[in-house]
Amino acid sequence: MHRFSKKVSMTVVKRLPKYYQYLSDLQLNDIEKISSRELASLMGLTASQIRQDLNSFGGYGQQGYGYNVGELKEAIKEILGLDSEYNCIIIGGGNMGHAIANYERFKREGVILKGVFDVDPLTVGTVIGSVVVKHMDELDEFIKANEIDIAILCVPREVGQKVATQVTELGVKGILNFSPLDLDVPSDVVVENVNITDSLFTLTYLLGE
Amino acid sequence: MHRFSKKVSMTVVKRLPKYYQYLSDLQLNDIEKISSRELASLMGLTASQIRQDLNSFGGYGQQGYGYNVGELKEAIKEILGLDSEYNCIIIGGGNMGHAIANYERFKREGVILKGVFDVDPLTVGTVIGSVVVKHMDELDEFIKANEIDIAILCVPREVGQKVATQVTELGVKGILNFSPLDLDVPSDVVVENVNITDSLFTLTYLLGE
DNA sequence: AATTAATTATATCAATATGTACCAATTACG
DNA sequence: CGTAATTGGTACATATTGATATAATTAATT
Repeated sequence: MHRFSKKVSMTVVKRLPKYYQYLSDLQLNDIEKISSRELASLMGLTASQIRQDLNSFGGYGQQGYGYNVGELKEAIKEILGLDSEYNCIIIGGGNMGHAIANYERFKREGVILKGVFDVDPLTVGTVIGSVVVKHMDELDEFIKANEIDIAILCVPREVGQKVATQVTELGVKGILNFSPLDLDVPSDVVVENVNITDSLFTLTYLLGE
Repeated sequence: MHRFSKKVSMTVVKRLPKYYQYLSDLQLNDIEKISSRELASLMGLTASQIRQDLNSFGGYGQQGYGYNVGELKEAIKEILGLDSEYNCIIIGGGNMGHAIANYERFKREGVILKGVFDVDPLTVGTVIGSVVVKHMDELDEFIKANEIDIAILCVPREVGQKVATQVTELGVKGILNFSPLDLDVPSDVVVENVNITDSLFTLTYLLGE
């Protein structure tokens, strides 16, 4: 849980991963400190906005100095909850599920793939992302036994809601949803949608402007 | 190009694909008309907002009647530029590229997959989404010969910028970018980012709230 | 045909939310 | 010790959303 009380808007939250990415890169390049102005020019934001964003979580900067890259990165990492570990499962072992399972970055940041599930007999039993794909029939038992925090849904639209209901009833509290539909879940469950079709349509819109 | 002159904000544009999705669903269920209030309750928005959103493109509703589902859907389809066809290529034939290539929805909405490119000799020559994967060496020639509008980037971070520069120099005007980095492109090129890692981090943030 | 109820278009206003500019206070550093 | 740099907070500006009022239009009812 977070230690700060001030309510932070979703707009700011959505920028945090980007800060984290840029700060990680800076650290890899052995940059020790950075000013809001420099970071702004790097990220294409205004310095003012960066100071406001960061300051809504606490005073990580120092007047006359700027921000210490390492410290700020660690702070944001903690804000993003990446100082904890998460057990996750992927539901749907098609190409999308496959792609996600092989994202090295997930494991590196503490999101551990515990299982992959599918209904297709040809997929069940194969190895994806170092785990053996199990049949959906085993899902209930598995979630109960493994304290799964996050379910990554890579299933067709038709079954998305059904699967979402199933996993939330078993106690999963977070869903990363690649299925192109809006999920209806209990209020204590958080969903983050990755809607590729919507992104494509935004692109075709912009192409016509 | 659009026939309306009023400037529409990105916030509204990002909601258009969602309207399109819901209206398509309604049409499939043979619903002929819908009021802003009904649509609002369906989509989790306010009726006021829906009327304002739609009205920024023109008066598609009828007083005393509501909106005709079919007509409104077609109107939004046109606004999104989905009345034209687009030639696209996928760069990177890994699992992500594979997943996108098999999205039936893309073709159905007029985004035609013309080619898939990769550098891996094991991938080159295989068939993905009904096209034979070509080597990146053939990219320049292919883009010139096939009037490619959209490039879908599914390549590792390290080569993302290089590939983006390459395709924009060859005249590609739209990029759907799955590589986890911010691309630097000419101002007449539009980029839509799908950053899965960022989405995951937003989720872990929300889990800690 | 006239009346009534429902509903949107349009405009306007109020309330939030978000982004930017400014400046005092603080720090780094020569 | 003085100067330049930089943050953090405040105040201001802009953007977005939500609510409301009125006129116009449609559909249903009498």
